Amino acid sequence: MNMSASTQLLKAQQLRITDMRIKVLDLFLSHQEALSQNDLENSLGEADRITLYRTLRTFEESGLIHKAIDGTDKQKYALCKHTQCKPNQHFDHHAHFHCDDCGKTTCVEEIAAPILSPPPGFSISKTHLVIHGTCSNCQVAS
Amino acid sequence: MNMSASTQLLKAQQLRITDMRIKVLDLFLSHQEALSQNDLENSLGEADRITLYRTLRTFEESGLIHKAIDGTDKQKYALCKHTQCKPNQHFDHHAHFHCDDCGKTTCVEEIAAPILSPPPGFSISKTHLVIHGTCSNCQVAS
DNA sequence: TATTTTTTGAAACATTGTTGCAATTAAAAC
DNA sequence: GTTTTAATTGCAACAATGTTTCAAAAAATA
Ligand SMILES: [Mn+2]
Ligand SMILES: [Mn+2]
Ligand SMILES: [Zn+2]
Ligand SMILES: [Zn+2]
Repeated sequence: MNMSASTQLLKAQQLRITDMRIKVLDLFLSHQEALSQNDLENSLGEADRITLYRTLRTFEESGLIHKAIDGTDKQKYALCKHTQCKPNQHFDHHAHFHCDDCGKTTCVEEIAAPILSPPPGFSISKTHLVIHGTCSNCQVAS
Repeated sequence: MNMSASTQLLKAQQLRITDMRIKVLDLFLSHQEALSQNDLENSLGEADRITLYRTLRTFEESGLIHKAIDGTDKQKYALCKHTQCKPNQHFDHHAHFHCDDCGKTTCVEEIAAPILSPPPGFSISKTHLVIHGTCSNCQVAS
């Protein structure tokens, strides 16, 4: 029995194998950039919006995907590349690049979010580094 | 004739002085933390939602306020403290702190967003530094 | 005060977030 | 392989937010 990559990932997180989860995970596996709920809906066709919403929440809680914060009003998600990511404990500390031109958001593994000393009285749980600009794709095209 | 601070700011940006604009600007002037559209609606009472939306857009374009990116799905705005901020050209490079506890987002002028060299083929227009954690207010309370 | 130009408010529509609940399905037990 | 159990789905329903259009109202200017 030939287990696909997505099935394996779901198994590893002890998540039930369902059509929606496989499809969504396949989409993440086959895309370089972070995907919004809308991106996914378009690719999925007639899938249920609410189920997709819950799938994303489940994946994020499981440590399969993480939010790619890019300063837009749309939530985007990308695959966690670190297998250490566990339920409600992510280890993705890389920057996210958002192209002002094409609107795509990508993980930049080479650039890490800075580690900061908190101002007095504050404590820091996580930092996000968001970069805006033009991606290499759009650079050529302009 | 006694011009209020908000009136002066509007004048300086060559914006028409209207009730909504004065009220909204007054709210920003009297609040330390970044405000969401919802925060403002609550404070304004019976104000028109659409007008508020457009007021915020106008203020941002004028350089009066800037988005306080905090990784939540809600857009928040804060007053630009740098008078250099011009229409569609902001000079706010500070970090934003988001408290996981109370949900408030504040500008951290003391911490600057890092200046990065772009990956090959990319160009950078702006970087945002988002810090999550617990604010001094919530720290004591816990 | 009259004229011009901008802003407002209402309607209308789209997108996204979120819960409750019954029907369906996956995994586990037999 | 069938039955049981437990999780997931799909739908209805609602809230919040984003966004445009257009006529009425208001602000700046003459
Ligand atoms: Mn990422
Ligand atoms: Mn700020
Ligand atoms: Zn691009
Ligand atoms: Zn707090």
